This record gives sequence, structure tokens and C-alpha cells, in this order.
Amino acid sequence: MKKKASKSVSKISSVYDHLKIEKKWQADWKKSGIYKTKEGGKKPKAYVLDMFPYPSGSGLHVGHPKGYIATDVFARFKRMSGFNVLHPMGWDAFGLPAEEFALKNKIHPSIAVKTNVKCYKDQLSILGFCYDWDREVNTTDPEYYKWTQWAFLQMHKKGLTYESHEPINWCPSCKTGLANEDLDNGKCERCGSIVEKKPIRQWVIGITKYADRLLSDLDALDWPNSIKESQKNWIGRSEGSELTFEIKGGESVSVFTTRPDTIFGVTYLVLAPEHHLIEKIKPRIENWDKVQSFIKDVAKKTQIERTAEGKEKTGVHLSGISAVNPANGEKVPVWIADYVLADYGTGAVMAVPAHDERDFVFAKKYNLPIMAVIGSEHVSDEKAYTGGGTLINSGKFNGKDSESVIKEITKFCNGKLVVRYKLRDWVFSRQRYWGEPIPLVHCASCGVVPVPEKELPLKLPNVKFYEPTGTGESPLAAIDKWVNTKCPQCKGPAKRETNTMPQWAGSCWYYLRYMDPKNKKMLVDPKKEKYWSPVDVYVGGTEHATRHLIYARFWHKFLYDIGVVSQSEPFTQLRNQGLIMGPDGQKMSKRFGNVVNPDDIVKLYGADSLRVYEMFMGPFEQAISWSTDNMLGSRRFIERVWRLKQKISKDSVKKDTEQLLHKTIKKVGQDIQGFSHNTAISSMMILLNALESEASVDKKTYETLLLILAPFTPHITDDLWSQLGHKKSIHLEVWPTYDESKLISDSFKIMIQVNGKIRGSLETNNPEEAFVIKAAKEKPEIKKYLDGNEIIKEIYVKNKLVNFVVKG
RNA sequence: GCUCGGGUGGUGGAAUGGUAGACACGGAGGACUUAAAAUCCUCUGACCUUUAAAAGUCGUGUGGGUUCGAGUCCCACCCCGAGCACCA
Repeated sequence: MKKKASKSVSKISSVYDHLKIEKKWQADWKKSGIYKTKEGGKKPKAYVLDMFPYPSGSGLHVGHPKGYIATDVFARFKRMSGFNVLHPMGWDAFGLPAEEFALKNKIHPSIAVKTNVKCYKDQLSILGFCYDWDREVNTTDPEYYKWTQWAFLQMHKKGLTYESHEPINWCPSCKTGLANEDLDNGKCERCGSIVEKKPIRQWVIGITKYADRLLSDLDALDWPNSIKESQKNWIGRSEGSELTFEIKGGESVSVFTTRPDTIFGVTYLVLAPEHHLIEKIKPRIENWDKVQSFIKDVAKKTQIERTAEGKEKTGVHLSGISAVNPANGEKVPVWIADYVLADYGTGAVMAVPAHDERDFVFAKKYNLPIMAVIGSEHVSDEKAYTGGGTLINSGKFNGKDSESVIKEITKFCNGKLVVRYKLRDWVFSRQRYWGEPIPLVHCASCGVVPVPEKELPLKLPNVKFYEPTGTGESPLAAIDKWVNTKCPQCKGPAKRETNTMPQWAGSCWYYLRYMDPKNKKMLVDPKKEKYWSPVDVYVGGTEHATRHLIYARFWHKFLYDIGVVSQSEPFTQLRNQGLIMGPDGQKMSKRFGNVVNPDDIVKLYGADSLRVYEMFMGPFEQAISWSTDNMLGSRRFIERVWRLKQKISKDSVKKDTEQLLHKTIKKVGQDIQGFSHNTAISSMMILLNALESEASVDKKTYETLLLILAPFTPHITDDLWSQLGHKKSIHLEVWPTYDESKLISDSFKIMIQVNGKIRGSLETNNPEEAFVIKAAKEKPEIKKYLDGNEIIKEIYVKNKLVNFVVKG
């Protein structure tokens, strides 16, 4: 490895000493504080934000800074363009990874976090980012999590939280309950263990109350389509009807269906094996032994086993139980089956085997009747017809169109139109140590009582033993001194809530804290909030599509509802950086041994080279493999800019060069704003190539090149800037303006086509159609295609192209 | 299965319906050098004809279509990636 590095280093020239220069300017910026953000003044604001990192023990690899570089370029560009820029950084440090790291290395998490944060900060600092470190936040800081707890209490007050004993996702290896969002295909997103359903006392936040707004407000956001789609899928809105079937004997069961139009085709009813009705009607179930053992079998299976693809549906008939179809009063049998999920819809479905694939398969297997009610032409014994059409066998609705009849049939059956979501309420408690304590107290006489706000932060006790218990109790439960407290209401003995908050809690609102990081009285000063909100550009990875980005939007909307924030959405524009893969094309990971460390790259080639390369390597949102060879091109580009300085002279600038310069200023500015950094850099390379081919370059032109390059290569441009005699940092300069009139060329190259094929070109300063067409026809290379043929059509695209359409 | 992206040289990639392959990497040749590195210059999609110059044909996953003109728009299909999924 070392040998390879020393071989590579010889590939670069020693035209400038990146180590010395970068160190000097980083120290200089720190001393002068040029990146400190102040409120006030008349400048418009720009809030440019990175998803703050989780400081893990393994440090950064070369892929992590890609997004940070892009926002840094953006922030620097905005600052030069006259904006008051907020560009902060902080640490998301509560949660399982930090705790696991601590347990493994036998260091207390609070210490491990400190070490890791320092390591991350060191790694970031050598890349020359323009963060205002005075605004640094850390979610594990009691002064920070005080407000995480405060927000939870506000939700509690508004009745948005509830205590539940329902079975939830339990990771046997992490020994904690998990939210649906923490699952990846039925496995724990963190450790990959198969998650079990386990009844555990837990705190849940009613995020589903916000489902509609989370969905509809997506439309106005400037976010990547894929993220919006992911969120839409996750929220999973579906419109349908809730219909009630009477059960013979007194009870009733309601079902959710998106196809009430098929109700006359119901031939049986299916309940989820966990359905609460079963307990009630148990005495009347004639084959209870069989039913009970089926329920037990299903309960034993994991979610994965139950929903495995191609898995055969199984069920059992509840003998002696029947339900009444509200549409026609007919009796239908009632079954329980594993293909009906307890936690979607009402946990019960009306089965229409003729028009639903699952019901069809099930009906075939158990020999249940199949009754077609849509479009006689579609009736088949092979498979279900799931489309729409004309109703048949549907009483007074016969002949009507299935889609248009939905409302009418629902009303006819005394049902109601409802909207259902896949989104579940947010399981908010974790049975682990390293998280924000949930600020509630359990009192035998008063019930659940919130910790008074003035007692916040409710600090996480500093203890030696914090291993997860696995019993469903948090390790905090074992700390008697902490658990036993007084009821804030009646002052009697009471016990603290011992669960902690999930990893995602602290990251739900950190962008607000950056606006006002030191405020002790409130979460954020309303004036500051109003000034900085919303975040203008937010950059991070796609892995947060249905986790952080849903939670944060929800949290923000809640804060909006209680008047803490002024906007209903936190992040106006979102951009996702594509991964940087290892040189072998695989995801960078210790496991594959393909990790490239930014520290090594910076040492050998400089931070400026790394920055240029990561922005130049391809479209920002795309995953691309790292190539040190390709990176050398970026280093060479910087060296050539450095060397070009020797060519500065007093000669006046050539007209072509001036035009290219203005074109480049325009393009670079536009591309930075559009996150097309790769083409911004290539256009500067084109400019550099042109300048190099001249005998000399005038100072003003060279300075302009430095200015537009400054956001990408902050160190070398500041150095060259000062070499040119400037006292003030280049980063405090104003972004150069381009002159639209300079962009207009006075001569044009016009392509000449015959029948759409390029046959020649024409250089002219007269764009008149008649002139150009005449001139084009006279060109010998064109003439030979026209002679003897009839010209049917002449097309002229001004300043660009002529096309002769000929016959013959 | 549904939804959303994407498929362009040896490689990363560029192209408001109007010169496909900008820019860069890699490669080949040359200059400089005692030599190497670095640097600079020239060439570099495929095929084909010709001594050569030059020209021609093909070419953006496949097959159709719209258009004077398609990498770009429309239809069908194939492949790759992401999200959701026994969701009623």
C-alpha cells in the first residue's frame, strides 16, 4: 500500500506545496473568522445544510465528504454572490451505533462520542470547509436534548403520544423495540437480525395523524423524484370503503376494501389470525381446537416466513360462524387466514375470489365458491379479473360501470368512504441506554405525569453498566436512584419512565438549533427562526428517504402547528449525493478492503485536488467508482492554473477570449446552482485551455478565473490571490458578473445538411436567411448533392443550420 | 407485481429536437533530459476505399413510429439500479 502511494506521488509535479499552502490558509481563515455567520444586515439569506454525520468509530472514507464538498462550493458561491450564508455542522451522536461501539470497546458512550467527534472534526477540517463552528451542535449535549425532550412533552400535551402494549417489532440481537422504519425487509436495518413481533410496553407517536399532510405537501418541494416517490410509497395512501358485516349471533366485523363495487361477489370473509373478534366468538366456534392450533402456528412464524414470496396461503374455516353480506343479505362463511394482516386496514377482508388474485388462489385451494360480478366477457376459471367493467349479478346495480358505482354501493351498504395508510404510528421508545430519556413519570395515583418543563433537561444518568437487558426493560430501570422519584403532581412516590428515545429523535430538528445554538430559554428564537427558515438547500444520502426525512418533516409540522416555526416544511430543496464506490466498483467497506481514506489523498495530492475531483467525477446524484488516476487530472488542472500566473502581462485581452470568459462565468454560476459541478469544472478547463494557448494572459482575466474557481479550490485560489497583491481574502470578494452583450458572437458557423446529413459548414457574419441559403448552395461540397435534384424544402435555423430536402 | 431512475468510445462522462462523444482519464507517437519523473505538442468511436491527401458508411440497449432532422419526443420490448409489496 505504501509503495503504491509513493509511486503515485511521483506522478505529480512539485509546482506548489499543497501541504504548506492548505495548512496556512486554514489557519488564516480560522484566525480571521471569515466564515462566521451573523444575523442582520440587508443581505438575503441562504441556509445551506448537510445531513449531519453520525460520528462512528471508523472515521470518514473518501465518499463521505462528497456532499459536504458540494454544499461548501454552493455556500461559498452564495456568499460571493451577496448572500448571508448559514452553513453549519454538527453531530448526531445518540443511538445504537455509538452504544454498540462503546460496549465493544469498553468505553463509556459519552467518551467514545467525544473521541469520535474529534476524529471526524479533524478529518473534515483538512478539507477546507467554510463551516461556522461556533454553531456546532451535538444531539447528546444536555443543553441540546433538553429541547428534544421539550418537543416530546408538547406532543404529549397535545395528545399525540400514547402508551401501547401491542406487539411491536423486536430485534433479539439489539434487544430493543423498533419502528417500522427501522426495518429492512423484515430484518433489523442495523444488524440484519430477523425481527420478531413481541408485546412490549412502549411509547408511540401518532405520526399517522400527519399522513395526509406529509403526502400532499410533498408536491411543492424541490426534491428528487425518487425520494418523493419513496415517501409516497411509504405513506401508502389508499382510498376505499369500510363496510360492516353482521356476524350471526350479535357481533359485527368491518372490512376495508378498495373495491366496494365487487361486494355482490363476496363468497366468504377472512379475518387475520390475531383479529380481536376471535376471542369474543370463541365459544361458538365449533372446531375451536383446530382454529386454535392454526393461530398458534401462525404466531410462531416470523413476518418474513409469513410473507415470503410464493408462499402458499393457508387458513381455516370457523365452523358455526357466518356473516351477512350487507349488500344482499346473503350468508357467507368466515375464515381466518395467514394472508390477512392484522395491522393493515381493519384486519379483516371481504373475499371476492372472482376479482382478487389472492382471494382467487385461496378459494381454489379450499374449494370456495367463485362469483363473477364484473363484465361477463372477463369470466375465467383460470384467474381472477382485477380490472373494471360493467356490473353483473349485482342486483339493482347490474349494467352500471364498476368505477362510477363505488360511492353509491358504499352508501347502499351503510358503509363509509375512508382513506387508509400503510404508514404506522411511530414506535418511539427504545429499551437501550444511549438515548434521550423520555421525560415522563409514572405515579400510582396520578397516572402518567410529564416532567415539569423547568426541570428539563432530564439528564441521562452516568452509569458504569448500560448493557441492554433483553427483558423489554431499559437498562435505566435497574438504576433505583434514578428511577424512584416524586410525582410532580401529587409529590407522592413515583417511578420514572425508563425507555429512551430512538436515534432519529435528535436529528428531527437540529437544523433549527443551528439558527440559535446557545439559546437557553427556547428551542429557537422566533426572529432568528423566521429569518433563516426554511433550509434552502439540504444535501445528504438517499438512505434517509423514509426515515430521517419523514420524521423530520413530521416533527417540523408539529412545531409549526404549535407556533414554534414559521414554515410548514423544513427543507425547500433537497439533493442526494451518489455514493462513491471503491475502485473495484463495490460499495466502499472494510469488508472488501477497498476503502480510500481522505486523509491519505489530502496528504498526497491536497484537499483542493480531492474537492475538484469529487465534483468533477460525474453527475452529483450518481454513484461512481473512485479512481486515483482520474483524480490526478484534477491535480494537474490546479497546477496549470498555478503555472498560468507566470503568463500574466499587460497585453490587452483578445475578443474571443473575452467572450469565452463571460460565457464561462455564466455557466459556472448556473451550474453551481443546479448542482452540475462536473460541467462547471469542465467549462473552467476549457477556459484554461484557451488561456494557455495564448502567448499571455491579462491580469484581470486571470483574476476572474481565480474568482470563479475559488469555491472549488479555496486554498490555492486564496494563495494566488494574495500573491497578486490582494490584502483581503478571495472568499470575501464578489462573484464576477458577466456581460450578456459580450456573449453575442459576430460570426457564426452554420452547419449545412442535405436530407438531414451534415455535408459541410459555413462561416459567416451575416445571419440573413436568404444570404445564408444562397451561400450554402454555392459551396462545392454541397452543390454536388444538389445538382440534378429537386429541392423540395429549405430549412434554416438561425445562426445554426441549413437543411436542404431534395428529391432524386 | 406496482412506482421511480438509468442504459452513449478502452474508462468517468458531455450534449435547450439541430456538428454525438465536450471535458477528463487511459493509450500511441514525438519534444525536452545523460536518464527517469514531471512538463509540453500531435493523434485516439468503429468500419471501409486509397500510396497518400481526402472522402464515404455505420454508430447513443433492441424493434417500430413522429419529424426536413431523434441520444433527446411517442409506442412496444430487453437489461441494470432504487423504493414499496399477500396493503385487501
